[in-house]
Amino acid sequence: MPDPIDGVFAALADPTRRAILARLATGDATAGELAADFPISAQAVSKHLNVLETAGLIVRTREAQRRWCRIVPAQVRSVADWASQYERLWEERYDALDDYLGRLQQQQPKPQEEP
Amino acid sequence: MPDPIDGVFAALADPTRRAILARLATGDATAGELAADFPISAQAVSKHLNVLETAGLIVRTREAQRRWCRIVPAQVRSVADWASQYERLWEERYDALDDYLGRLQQQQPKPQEEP
DNA sequence: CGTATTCTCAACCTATCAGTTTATAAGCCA
DNA sequence: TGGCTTATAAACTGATAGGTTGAGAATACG
Repeated sequence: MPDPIDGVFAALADPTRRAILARLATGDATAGELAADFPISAQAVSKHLNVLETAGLIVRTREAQRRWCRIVPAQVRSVADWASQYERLWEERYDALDDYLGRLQQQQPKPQEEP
Repeated sequence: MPDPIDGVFAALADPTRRAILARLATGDATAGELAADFPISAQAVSKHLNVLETAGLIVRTREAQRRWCRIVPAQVRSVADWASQYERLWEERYDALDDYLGRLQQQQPKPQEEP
């Protein structure tokens, strides 16, 4: 039973799919409208839509020959929810610590102290 | 010039790598310590660490034979930042709208009205 | 009916990925 | 020095991803 977030992150790893999502955030669109925005074939876009739908990031409905695509806010939110697990890491004094460690990257192997 | 967020999402698509990150969120660890937590070879874990490092999600430093791994909060935060672009979608009345549309998924193809 | 429009399915190609096993590098210690 | 520990590199394998082309399904319209 694979974690559904696997598919969400995998879907978002492709820039075309993120662009499709960004477009859908401004309103529903048909597969054809979306395909027109990209320099790849309509079939390739259709496959991207399949990936997004399987990940739960969009839903598709039929209207005559057209397929309307709609973003699923709840699933986009699951990414924010995942990231929020780590929120404490970049809050408060962690900002400064992170900057410091970033600069010292390849030296000073001393492990970090626990908060 | 690929968007660096590509690599971040791709790295997070693997459950082993997310587990490694979760472990590192509790404190630094060596490659060996991390490898002990998973039912795959140490070499496979090392490759996962390469992916995480290339994505900028961790940094590695040397100490004698050991390699310490440390999470990079700023890069984890980039995921939260990406998701926050869509925050308005799941706020306020959008929650209710989303639920409604979810239930009606395969019918009523009428496109959504713009907010 | 026949045709045009819209979209997906199927087959194929190449590249990349996650894992393995084998071999090697780097540093401690006796 | 030689051996032990820790970790990576390299080469291989099977599976999956993203793209293509070609064909076909579904629906509107003349």
